[in-house]
Amino acid sequence: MRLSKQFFLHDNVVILAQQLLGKYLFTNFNPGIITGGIISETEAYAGVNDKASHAFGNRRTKRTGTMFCEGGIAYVYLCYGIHSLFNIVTNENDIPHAILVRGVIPTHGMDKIKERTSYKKIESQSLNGPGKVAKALGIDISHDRTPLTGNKIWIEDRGGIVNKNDIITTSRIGVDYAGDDAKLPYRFVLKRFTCE
DNA sequence: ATGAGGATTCCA
DNA sequence: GGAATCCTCATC
Repeated sequence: MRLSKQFFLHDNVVILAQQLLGKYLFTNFNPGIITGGIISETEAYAGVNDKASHAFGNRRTKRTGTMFCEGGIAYVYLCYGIHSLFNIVTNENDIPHAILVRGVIPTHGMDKIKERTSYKKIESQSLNGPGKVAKALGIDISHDRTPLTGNKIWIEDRGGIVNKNDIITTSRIGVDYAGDDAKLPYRFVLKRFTCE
């Protein structure tokens, strides 16, 4: 079943980041061709007081403005001039929470995924790294602010159970500039996933 | 108008 | 370990 808008309005982005593990992320940009997989790695970015967040210090710009929107849309931006990074905006309007999707285990549209990535093989059967996830699913910065409750990008709960013991918690990647906040345990990795 | 730097990835 | 590569944002 698709996650409804209500899911994304929850006020605790750290809990949401954990709850997204095991959910299915789908895209349908080329009519009839659905690509997607199981979310296996996420990072929470906790708003204006989180030094690692683009929205730290209530910084509202054309780019970061997306995060200040009501939850349930995509925040996509270009990193290092090359990679599109896909985030999920959460919480209510004016509270810039977002969750970076860093890993997906592809389950749907493998042919299309291979075509987009041109990777010889998908490492360990998974897309590990936010740049790879976006590339494989066909997401780029033109999809910034795309609703996650529509027919282009959406997330489904397919009934999989995620055991707390199967979630590895670490500090976030690539945010050394964030001082103390770089140490926050806001990265979650799914170790194991059991269907049904 | 300009320049610095980035929530990364791949290959040598 | 280094290059690729371009958009965003702060500052001039």
